[in-house]
Amino acid sequence: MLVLQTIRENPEEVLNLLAIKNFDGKEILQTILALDDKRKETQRMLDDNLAQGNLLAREIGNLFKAGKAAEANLLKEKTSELKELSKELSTTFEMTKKELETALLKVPNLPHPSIPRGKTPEDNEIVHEEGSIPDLPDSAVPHWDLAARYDLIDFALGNKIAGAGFPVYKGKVARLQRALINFFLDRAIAEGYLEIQPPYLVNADSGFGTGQLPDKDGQMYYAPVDDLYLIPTAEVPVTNMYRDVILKESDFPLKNVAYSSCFRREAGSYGKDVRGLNRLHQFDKVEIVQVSHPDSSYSVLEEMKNYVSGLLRALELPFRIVKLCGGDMSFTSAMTYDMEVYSAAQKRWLEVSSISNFESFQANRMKLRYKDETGKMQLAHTLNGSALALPRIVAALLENNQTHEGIKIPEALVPYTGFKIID
RNA sequence: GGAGAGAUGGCAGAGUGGUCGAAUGCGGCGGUCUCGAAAACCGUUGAUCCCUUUUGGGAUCCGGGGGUUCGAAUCCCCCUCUCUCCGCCA
Repeated sequence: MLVLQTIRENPEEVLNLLAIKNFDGKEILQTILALDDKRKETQRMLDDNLAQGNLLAREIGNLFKAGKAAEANLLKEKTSELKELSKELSTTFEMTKKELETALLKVPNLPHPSIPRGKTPEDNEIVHEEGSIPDLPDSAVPHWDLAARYDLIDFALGNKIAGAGFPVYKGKVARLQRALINFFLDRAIAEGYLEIQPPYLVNADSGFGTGQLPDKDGQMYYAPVDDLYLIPTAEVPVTNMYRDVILKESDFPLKNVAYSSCFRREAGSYGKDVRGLNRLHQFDKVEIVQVSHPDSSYSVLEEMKNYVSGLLRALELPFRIVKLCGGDMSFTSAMTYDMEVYSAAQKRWLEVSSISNFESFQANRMKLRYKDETGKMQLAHTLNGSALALPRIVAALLENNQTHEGIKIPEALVPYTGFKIID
């Protein structure tokens, strides 16, 4: 949620930045400012009214104490119309506030001024490319064929037990995934992240805090009996640890890492995007989350980007870093880098990580603040990134490392898997 | 799941209808003292919003929501959470 003051102070600049995200904010910004004016005016009247009421109540109290019941009862009559007016005003006030918030929630986060303009992934900016794309023999096959050949992943079985998008992993690929999780966690811990094991179900307040609600509630699995949502990413519970928290400047930077399963309904996905491991309803991910001082959030973003690059390097996967254009960025992000790994048999880049700076957009929703040196309250900045999501990493490892003898495990992982080859 | 008790400021803890945003203690911050620190003493110590150029004034907040009342932390109803006992259980 944008800070209202920003809109009020620089409406033109806000409009221009929103245009980078292809969002025409002209109408809604006007609505927001008008609603805010109305809110203020209503509050002024309401406050005056309540103040009068308080004054009267005090007088009546004093009169009763002094034993002047008759006079007190006379004053009582005066309060009734005051009360009625207050009730009316407070109804208007609450309604206006709600309307204002609803409108404010419809406005996406402002992109950083450096964000490239554009509408589709083609307009994204490739900022880095690294590693050599393996030259596979003609006999090379995509991971779903490898999974069948070595009896690693059973999609049909998952379909029977749960449904499409819930594969069953078996044997060495199950161990490979467990190895990856531990590898990712150990690396993050060595980098100064605090490991967190969060709840997998969250309440509506948490979904709201990170921006899944109210806009994207159709993307989360929902347990209506208990009014809880299955997390689409550990970002939700971990970031929400800091909801309604007031930090000290010395608390920065807060660095958390969490492994979790992730649950996504992925309504509306289809085609080659959902083949094999490319898009699942349930998958595992290690997520890094940082809460930072506003002055350093962009250097933190770079640091996180470099950290994830190091993971891919260690896994010997060819990757590239893409800075998302305005049109491809999420509602809540101010800047996002996608990390993409080349999947040699599918001959395409697979997004394995998305690293974003949300600036104060989430913090404003969550009331995540800190006191600066002068004692003033300021909104903190939040960032997060996958480090990393497993399925596509597994897909790329299987595909890129296939040989006639079997699938080779990268050296860095061998201490974790306990084996060097899947055959 | 059943029965009972409770939820107050950073923490502990008083307050059971009338200047109570809230005693007191601890903690935090500032000062005196000290070469410095500790101790002691003095002062200070929440958030949000509105009006005001500053100073200042006002409203709201005692788990959350609703109600009674001229007036609610205090009374009533609903919900959530915590604790104790019973039941069930990895």
